[in-house]
Amino acid sequence: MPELPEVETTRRGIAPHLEGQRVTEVVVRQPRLRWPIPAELTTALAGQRIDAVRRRGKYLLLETAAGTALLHLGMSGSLRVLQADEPPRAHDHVDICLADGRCLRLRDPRRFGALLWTRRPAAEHRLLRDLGPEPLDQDFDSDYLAQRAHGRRAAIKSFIMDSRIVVGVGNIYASEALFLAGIHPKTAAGRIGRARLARLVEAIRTVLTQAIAQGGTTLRDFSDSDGRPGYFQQRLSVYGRAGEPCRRCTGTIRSLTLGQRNTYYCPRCQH
DNA sequence: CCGGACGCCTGTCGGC
DNA sequence: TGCCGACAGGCGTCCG
Repeated sequence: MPELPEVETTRRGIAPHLEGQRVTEVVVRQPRLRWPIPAELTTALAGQRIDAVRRRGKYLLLETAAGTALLHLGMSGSLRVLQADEPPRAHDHVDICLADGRCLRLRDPRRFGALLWTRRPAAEHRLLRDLGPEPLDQDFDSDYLAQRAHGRRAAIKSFIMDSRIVVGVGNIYASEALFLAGIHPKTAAGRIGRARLARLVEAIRTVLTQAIAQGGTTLRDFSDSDGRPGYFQQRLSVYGRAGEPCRRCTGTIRSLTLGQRNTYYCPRCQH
């Protein structure tokens, strides 16, 4: 479900409620997520003050003096801050309870998400260590992308969805960014010229920035930490629009499968 | 090293 | 109405 804009929307929603708060206890109803929630997290996090809520790619980091909780929402995860005595519903797997009587509640029906603990700097964790640059940071530029794309035969869409190349671009925003850049999703990454890669960098930045401003995209079940949907789905140019008219030309949006994922594009606007 | 396929889960939707 | 397969916003791992 959540790509960078949805994770960032979630982070902005929960951070003001968590930062500076002390954790009283961690209630784990279902430890079997993508990996088991480590027992150490439950004991280590209790009593700690949450100093900061940060994001790295699609990971949320709850930082404390003792260590960092790494939280990933997978395909169907969501977080809410509510009163701790609110009865949990189906798939509400974890409560991180706070001293003010509220809790951060993780819901994740498909359980592709993760909640892990590290005492070391989070950037050194094996899941974060090899991640590429943040797409909205300055070091993600056409020089960088050209260097990484050199000689690569993979389709550009799969390439920009590879978190070692750049983080946070999932299936929706990859299609959207390629439409904005006018690049066909199957084009070999290494065969795209410098000017077009520069366009792609800007397109990724634009799409993600606008999606964050709209509170993310709600296709089925994404909601922010207050339970509200995002609104970027109204602005989607191609994703999920196969058979519908292109908004830029007179053509029709088509779909194809790339790397087992549905991909949407306009055959007239993208080459 | 690279590219592609698999599988982890549950809910929902469309077709018969 | 009910059943059944296809599909869904991610990603680590394995294989050739």
